[in-house]
Amino acid sequence: MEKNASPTKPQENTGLPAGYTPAAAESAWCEKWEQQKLHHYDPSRPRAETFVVDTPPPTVSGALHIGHVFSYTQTDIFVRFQRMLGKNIFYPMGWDDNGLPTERRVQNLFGVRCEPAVPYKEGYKSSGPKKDLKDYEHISRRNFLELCEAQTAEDEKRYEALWRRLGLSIDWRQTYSTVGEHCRKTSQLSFLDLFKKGFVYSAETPTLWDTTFRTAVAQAECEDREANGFFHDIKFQVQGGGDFIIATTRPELLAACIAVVAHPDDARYKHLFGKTALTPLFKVRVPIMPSEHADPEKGTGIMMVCTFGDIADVEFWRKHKMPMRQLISRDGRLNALTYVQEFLDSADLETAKNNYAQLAGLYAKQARNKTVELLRTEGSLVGEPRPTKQAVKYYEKGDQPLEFVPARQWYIRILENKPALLEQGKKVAWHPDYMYKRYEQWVEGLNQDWCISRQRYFGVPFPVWYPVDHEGNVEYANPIVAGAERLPVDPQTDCPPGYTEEQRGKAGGFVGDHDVMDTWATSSLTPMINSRWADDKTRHAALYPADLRPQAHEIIRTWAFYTITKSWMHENSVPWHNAGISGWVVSPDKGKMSKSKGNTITPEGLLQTYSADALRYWAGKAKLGHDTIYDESVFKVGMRLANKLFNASKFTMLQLKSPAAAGAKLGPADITEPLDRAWVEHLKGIVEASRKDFENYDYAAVLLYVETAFWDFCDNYLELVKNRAYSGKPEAARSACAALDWTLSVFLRLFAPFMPFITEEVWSWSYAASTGRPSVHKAPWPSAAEMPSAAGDKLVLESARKMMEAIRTKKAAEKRSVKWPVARLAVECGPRQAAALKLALEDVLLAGCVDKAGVTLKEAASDETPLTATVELGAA
RNA sequence: GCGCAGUUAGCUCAGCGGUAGAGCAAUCGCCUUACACGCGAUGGGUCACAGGUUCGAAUCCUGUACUGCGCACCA
Repeated sequence: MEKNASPTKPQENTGLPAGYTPAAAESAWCEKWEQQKLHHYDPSRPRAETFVVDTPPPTVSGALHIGHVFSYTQTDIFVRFQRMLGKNIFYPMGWDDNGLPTERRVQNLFGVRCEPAVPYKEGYKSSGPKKDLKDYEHISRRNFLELCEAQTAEDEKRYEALWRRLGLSIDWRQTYSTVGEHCRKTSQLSFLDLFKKGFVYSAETPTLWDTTFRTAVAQAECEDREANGFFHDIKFQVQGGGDFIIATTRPELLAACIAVVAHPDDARYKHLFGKTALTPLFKVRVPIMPSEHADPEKGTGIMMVCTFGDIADVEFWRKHKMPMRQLISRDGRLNALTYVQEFLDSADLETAKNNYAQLAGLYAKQARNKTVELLRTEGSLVGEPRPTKQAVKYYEKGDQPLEFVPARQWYIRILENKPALLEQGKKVAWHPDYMYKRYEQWVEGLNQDWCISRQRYFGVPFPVWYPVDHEGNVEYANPIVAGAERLPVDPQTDCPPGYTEEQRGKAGGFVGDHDVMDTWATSSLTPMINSRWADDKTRHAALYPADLRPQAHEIIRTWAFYTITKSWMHENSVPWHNAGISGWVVSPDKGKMSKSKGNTITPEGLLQTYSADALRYWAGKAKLGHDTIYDESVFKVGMRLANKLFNASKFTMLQLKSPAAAGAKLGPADITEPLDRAWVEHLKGIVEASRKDFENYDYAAVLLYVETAFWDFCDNYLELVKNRAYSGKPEAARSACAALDWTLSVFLRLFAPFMPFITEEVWSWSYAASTGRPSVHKAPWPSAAEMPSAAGDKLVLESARKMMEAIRTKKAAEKRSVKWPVARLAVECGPRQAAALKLALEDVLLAGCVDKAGVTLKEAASDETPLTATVELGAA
C-alpha cells in the first residue's frame, strides 16, 4: 500500500473545496483587481502620500525567465506593503525594446539584415529564418525597423500576461516602450539639454569597437574573459647597432608599432632612450622612449606601443601626440596593402611591402599566426612562443575581442564629473547598504567618458544634422541640433531648419547623423520618462524623484550609474531616494542560470504547477542582495502554506461558525480568557516587528517569522482552543472566537504582500464585509493598537504549550494516536507558572484527552524550578 | 593587486554578546468533528581555523584559509 494512503478518504482529496483550483482562482482575482482599479495611481493625492517606483523595463528579447519572476516579485511585495500603509502607489511598467538584443532576435527570426542602401518595400513579408548567413535577405532600414516593432509588440503582450498572472500590482495604464515616441522624445530632449549645458561632445578618437556588430561600445558594456595566449619574444634592431627583445601577446600589431618604451629607471634600457629602433618585418623607424607605465618586472621590461593594443597605448599616443597607424579596420581585418605606403616610415619599403602583403585583409587572429611565421622565417622570433593566461576585453554581448578603432562618436563628460557623481551616489539609500561600494568602485575606476553613439539601427536617433561644405566635406564641428518643439525627429528623413530635402548629402547641403543612441542613454531616463519630464511639468513635479529603484547588482555600473548621472546633469537631483538591489537566481551547482547553459526555467509551467502564490513565497524568502539557489522544493513549501491558510481559515470561519463570520461584531472586550489574551499579546509583538522590518526593506525576515508564527498558531493555539470554541459555554467560546477572528485578519494581512491571491480569496469570505475593505490589499497594515485590551500574560500560553508537548511526546513514544486518553498527569513547577497553567488547564486537558481526575499539580518553592510533566496513558 | 560579501545540521538558510535554531531530507509513529498536500516524535552541529576583548563569543576585534562577486592590471 502506498505510503500516506488513507483508508477512509480517496487519495485525490485535496482538502480544498470542490471546484477550487489555485490557477483558476488566481486568474479570476487578476481580472477582479483590474475591474476594481485596485492598482491605479491617483494623481489628485499629494506627493507625501505617494510612493513612486522606477520599475526596471525588462529587455524584450524573447522570454522572461525565473530570475525575472524572482526580482519583480520582491519589488511587488514591498509595493503591496506600501499600499497597505495607505500610500498612493505609482507602479509603472516599461519595455526596453530598442537596441541590439532586438536587432539580433529579428535578424535570426526572419533571416534578414538591415542594409540602409536598399529601398523600402511596401508590405514586405519575411520568408522566415535562414540556415546560412549568405541566404539572409538584405532589407531597408525602414522595413527592418517595422519588423523590430512588430516583433517587440508581440513579446510585450506575452510579458504583460505573465506579470499579471504573477500578481504584480502594476498600474497598467502607466507603460512605456524605450523605442516609442515618448521615449524617443525624452531621449532627444535629454541630448539637447546636455548639449546646451556642455555635458555632451563629439570627437573622433580611438574608441572601444566591436568588430562583429561594427559599433562603438562603452566601457560599462565590456567584460574581461580569460584566454590562453602566448608571449612572443621578438628581436628589434637598434639603428646604429645593437638589438633588444620585447615580449608581446599580440605580434599581429607589429605593423602598428609607433614606439618602444621601457621604464625611465630601467638600467637595462636607459642607454637606448632617444635612439631609434627598427621593427622586424617592416623596418619601421620607431623612437625608443622612457615611460612610467612600462613595468620592469613584466616580460622583458621593454615593450612596443601600438595603435592600439589597449587603453594604455591610447593614452601614450595621446600624451605624446604620436602618429596614428591604425592597423585594424572596423570589420576586424588588417588594412589593405596601401597601408604600408600611407602610414609606415619604413627603412626598407620593399621588404615591408612583401611581408605586409601576406597579412593585408586577414582577421587579427589569422594575422597573428601569419606574423609569427614571417618572424620565424626572418629570424626575429627568439625561441618559441610561451603560453600564458591573459584577460581579454569583450563586448558583453559579443564573441570577438574588442579593438580600439578611431571613429567619431558622441560622449557624455563623466571623467571630469566623478566627484559630483560620487556625492550623488551617497545621497541614495542603498539596500543592502554595501552595494554603494560597487557604485563607488565603478565610478573611481572609470577611464573613458560615456560613449553614447552606436552604429546601429533600432534605436533613438541623434536629433542632429551636419552641414556639408562646398567641397563636399561634412562639418562635424558645426552640428545643427533640432529644436525641442520638433522632437522626436529622425535626421534620416526629417530636414534640418533652413534646408530642403534635395540638399541631403550634397555639397553645400547637409547630412543627418546616422547613429543611434546607446540603449542606456534612454533607460537612464526612466524616472523622467515616468514623470513626463519632457512634456508635463506638473506631473514631473509630483513623481520625481522616485522613491524606489529596484534593480539587480550587475547593472549598478550601467543603469544605476547612468541614471544618477543624467539626473544630476538635468535636474541636479538624485533620481530616487532608495535603491533596492536584488540578488540573482543561481542554478543548483551555484552557476549563473543562463540560456547558453540550457538551464533557464520558463515560469509559465511553474505557475501552473505550483501557483503564483507559491512562486512568490520563494521570492519573498530571499533577502535583497542575496543570490538564491533555484530549488523547486521551496515552491512546494509555499504551496503548502497557501493550503494551510486556506484550511485554517475555512475551519475557523465556516466550521466553528464564529459569531464574527455570522456578522456579529467581536472586539477586544470579548477576549476574556487568559489563554486568548496571552495569544493576542504574542501576536501583537509580531505585528509590531513586521512593520519595522518591512520599512527597512527586510521583507524576508517578516515572511520568516510570520510563517513560523502561523504554523505555531495552527498547531498549538488553534488546537488548544477549538474545543472551547465548539463548547456550549457562550462567553468562553466567544472569547476564543474573538481572538481567532482578529488573529486570522492579522495573518491574512501580514501574508497579503507575499501571497496576494490566497489571502484575497479568504478575505473575501467575510472580512471584506465585516471590515468594509473589499480587498485585503487595501486593508490597513495590522498594528497592535487594534487590540487595546489589557496585556495578556504570555506565560499562560507558554505553560500550555509545554504541557501539550509533554503529552504528545508521550503518545508518540507509546505509538498511540493523539486522542488516546491520558490517565494520569503529574506536573511540577514554580508558583508563578503554576498559577498561569491553572488559567489554561481546562483547554489543555480537553486538547490532550486527559482525565481530569488523574491530574496532580505540585508547586515548587521557587520560580526557578522548570516545568516538568509526567504522563501516563490510559487503557483504550 | 585592491575591495565587498560569505563560510552555522546531509541540503537551503535564520540567528549577530547570555543554554545552538527553522525548513527540506532521513528515521519512527499517528486518521485527530480544518487540512494525510495533515499531525506528533526522534536522530543529526568543535557555528572554517588561530589569536584577542569579555564574567560570558556563532555573534565584537585582529589575522589566516577557502568560496562567490566587483574593480584594477593584463607586455
